[in-house]
Amino acid sequence: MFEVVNGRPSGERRAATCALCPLGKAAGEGQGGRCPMSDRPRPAGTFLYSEGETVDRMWFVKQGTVVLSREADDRRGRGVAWAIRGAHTLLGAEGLVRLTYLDSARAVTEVILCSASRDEIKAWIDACEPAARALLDLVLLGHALDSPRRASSEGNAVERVARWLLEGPVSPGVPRTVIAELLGMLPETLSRALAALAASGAIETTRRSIRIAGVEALHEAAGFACEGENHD
Amino acid sequence: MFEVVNGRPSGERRAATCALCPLGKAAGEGQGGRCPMSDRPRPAGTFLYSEGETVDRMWFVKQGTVVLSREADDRRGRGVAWAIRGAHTLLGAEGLVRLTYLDSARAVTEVILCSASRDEIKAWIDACEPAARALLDLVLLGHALDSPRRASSEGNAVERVARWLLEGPVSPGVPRTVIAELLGMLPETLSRALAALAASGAIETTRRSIRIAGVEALHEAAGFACEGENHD
DNA sequence: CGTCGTCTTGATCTTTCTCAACCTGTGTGG
DNA sequence: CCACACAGGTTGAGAAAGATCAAGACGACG
Repeated sequence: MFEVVNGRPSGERRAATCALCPLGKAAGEGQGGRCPMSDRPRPAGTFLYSEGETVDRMWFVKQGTVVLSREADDRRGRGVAWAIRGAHTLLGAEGLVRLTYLDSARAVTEVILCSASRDEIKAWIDACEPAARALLDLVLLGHALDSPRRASSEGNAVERVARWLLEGPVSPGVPRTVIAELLGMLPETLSRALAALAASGAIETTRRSIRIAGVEALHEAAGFACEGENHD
Repeated sequence: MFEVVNGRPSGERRAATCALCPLGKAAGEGQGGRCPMSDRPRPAGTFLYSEGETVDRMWFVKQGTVVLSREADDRRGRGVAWAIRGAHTLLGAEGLVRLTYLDSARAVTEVILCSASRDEIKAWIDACEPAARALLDLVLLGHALDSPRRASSEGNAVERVARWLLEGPVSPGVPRTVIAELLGMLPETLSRALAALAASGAIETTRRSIRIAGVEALHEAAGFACEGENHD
């Protein structure tokens, strides 16, 4: 009935003009204005940018699909895809509130992209009312703090909990049930994982608090730095 | 070493003024301007808004923690928490590009919130350059399309795949490996789940395409509408 | 036409979900 | 001030699900 996934891009309209892009239109393209972005086709598999790199450009996807992946700590390179961006979406917007990219972006189909330098885009924003700027910052920061829910295919419960604890401090007073949901596991499983971490000396827990007792041990429990430790 | 989770909010500075809030500052609070938001303390457990409701207000979290949950289709009520918002974050920003809330927001600790009507906030944005407005729209729309990665505690692989397929069409040409990552499972598991769905007549698959053959069957496989079907 | 990457299928084993009982701190009312 | 009930958290034993390892099939591409 409905074509949902795959198939081929219907109608190879490569001539996607700037007038089709909201940013191009907004910049007044076709009416004397000029969009600072420029088209670029890319083959599937292209890495647009990598997590942690300094933001220099931002992209607008005109055609194709890009996936975002993030790897909390070490083993840079291939993280696990956690978000997908299709046509008519913007990539790298975190550059407006941060210096470095939060995710790695990889084209998974052939794509047509526009890109513009961070500074050019930022100039648009800086010309705005302070209130609007503050609002945009808040929106971006809110999403920047999001971390992808880890799935069971990314290590066992103990590893996932350890990684989550290493990601940074979390607001006090949040019930265990909620933490378990955020980690994609049941409260029982979280409880067992915390017990295991406590037994290994990585953390100290009471019924309502979690305290990191040994960053070393926690790193080890997370599976970081100890898998490829053959050079030493 | 580090206090990470729980404990009690240190120093009960309830008198969080508008000057501390970026939006308050930006609105010129304390310098003759007036922030359209107003403080409100709320107990833990308060529902701020529910998925699908018309957006009338937006919130700024001054203190405490709020979780966002989303339930793809039916069984409204309590979805599963998938994102967390702490102090100094904005809630309900999707109202700038949509009519309804995308998530349900629930306070999980005592919170102090500012809220302002959507129209007031929107007025700030509308006063902006078209380019900046377009940019904000793109950012918000990009995140609005995100759907939380489902965890194994939210149904088995077949259910999760079925729900994901029902969430809407996905860009063509995306490899199975990527889809599996987005769904938080291994390619093997995805393959088996798709085979099961195909066997039940819900979908038709080739090696590179997925086609919904029966929305009814797919709904059933997703576990919707068939669990509570005791009234008939 | 042969090679390669991607996807599928199969058998086994670990993990975690499930269901259940129990513990513990909190708040309530006598 | 103590007994009680309650919600949230912990622990335990069993079953189901998915991860793992390995081999084979299909389609794309040179």
